[in-house]
Amino acid sequence: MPSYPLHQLNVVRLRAACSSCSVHELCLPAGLDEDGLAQLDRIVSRKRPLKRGEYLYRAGSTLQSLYAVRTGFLKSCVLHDDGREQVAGFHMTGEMLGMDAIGSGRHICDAIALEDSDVCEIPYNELEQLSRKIPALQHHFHRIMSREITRDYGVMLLLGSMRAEERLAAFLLNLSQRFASRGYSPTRFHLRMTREEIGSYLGLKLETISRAFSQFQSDGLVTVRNKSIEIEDIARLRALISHCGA
Amino acid sequence: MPSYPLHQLNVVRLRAACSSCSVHELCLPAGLDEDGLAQLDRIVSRKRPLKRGEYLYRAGSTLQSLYAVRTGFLKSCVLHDDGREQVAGFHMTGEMLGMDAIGSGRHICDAIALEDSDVCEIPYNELEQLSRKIPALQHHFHRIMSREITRDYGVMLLLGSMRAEERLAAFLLNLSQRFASRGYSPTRFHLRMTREEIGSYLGLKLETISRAFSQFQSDGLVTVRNKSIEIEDIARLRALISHCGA
DNA sequence: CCGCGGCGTTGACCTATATCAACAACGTCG
DNA sequence: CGACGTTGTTGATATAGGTCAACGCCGCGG
Repeated sequence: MPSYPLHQLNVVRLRAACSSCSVHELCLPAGLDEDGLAQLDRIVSRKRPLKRGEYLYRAGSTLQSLYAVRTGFLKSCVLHDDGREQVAGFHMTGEMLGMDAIGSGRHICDAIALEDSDVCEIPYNELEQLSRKIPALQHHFHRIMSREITRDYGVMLLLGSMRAEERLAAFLLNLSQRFASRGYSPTRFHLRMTREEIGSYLGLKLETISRAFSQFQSDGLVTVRNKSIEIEDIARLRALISHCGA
Repeated sequence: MPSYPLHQLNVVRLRAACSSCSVHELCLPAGLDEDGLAQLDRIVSRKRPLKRGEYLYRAGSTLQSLYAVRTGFLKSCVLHDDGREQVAGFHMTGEMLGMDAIGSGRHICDAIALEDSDVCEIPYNELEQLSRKIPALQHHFHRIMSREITRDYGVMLLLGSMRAEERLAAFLLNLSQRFASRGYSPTRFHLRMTREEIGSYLGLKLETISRAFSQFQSDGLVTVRNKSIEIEDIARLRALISHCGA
């Protein structure tokens, strides 16, 4: 690799990590010109890589930065007073974390690496400053926050009105689509999370997840072997979701 | 009332509507100085009052503006492909709606008045422009979006891991707190929505809501008479939520 | 005044999912 | 290599909440 100064290196890597940003529009740099990229790059830094199981931040800690996943896979966990906890989301390459903390200045959930991961760190104050100077950045940041809201609405719908198999189907299709938009196979992928974590996210118990997987397998919808998933009939998987309620 | 020019009138009314903004920090003008207020006021307009049942916007319509409730009560409904719909939130005085539409440029839910309501309209493009000039406005707007995200996480936790009575208790306590922060009684209030709408929001059927209310009543937690609620034992209502899971 | 439609309550019954329990597969570490 | 802890599967049973149905209340329009 040619010897760029560090900040340019960051941009190059960001772009690599977000190579399909123009498609899924999750990463901040999307739509910035050269100059904007350089300015953003000046405030972005790379964080020490996280080992599987390590925390990126904890509920209650003060907001310093937002984070973008460069490589790896993370989860966010909301904690309830009485000790219950629930997975609120899974985060893959190019996705941003930490926006829940802007409202109160403190993170309201834990962010934990599900595999060795690499994230970039964007100091929040500097992002606000910079986005005042670069309308495209400002707009894109708003879009990212808004998309988090629409995603949440989708999860609420799922939790509030879908049955177990529909939820799991929706979950698999969502992963499939996110992998696809990053250039990976939409039909064969590896789950980074346990059945329990899937269950927590979907408002179900791990046994229910396990049974639903078995059911899908015997229906010929997917092939499941531990954490590797192969979607065999994506159309029927989709049909599972839409038909059921009506 | 003295004869202000219209835009000043708007600000005066906004402030009145948001008189406790410094507490609940939902309304946009919070924290702005005189000059900022005047500038914000220039882009804010008053929308024709909505009759009960009227739409503020519909899913699929393009984003023009965000809205702040001046008086009244609204709900947001997410729509699922197959016709299922779910209430995603209730909005009262001082709260903002429409931020779900920023990501895609289109609203993803219907917003419907549950009683005659009055909203102000904030053209989104102008808000972006203005918030580049007024850091306090920018920051506050980010906080508002972030708070929507944290609210959603709370609902996800509720839908994913609470039992019926816990959900209803959490709902009542949430309403109580929101009324209180607006200067109304935290213990006596009027529900603007039907049992079915509460159920939809909480991922339960209307019969379950009805039964839970009856149960609360016979336990001496609340007095329910149609849509008027009186909370008799707020401490036990709170205890209901935290103890159950552990 | 009466009848009708929307809303709410209550009961009886049903079912999806939780719970409990046993065991199998896998990875890790001695 | 073997033992152990973690994760996943499967079965039997329990239960919270859904479904269906009847009925009461209330406001509205004729």
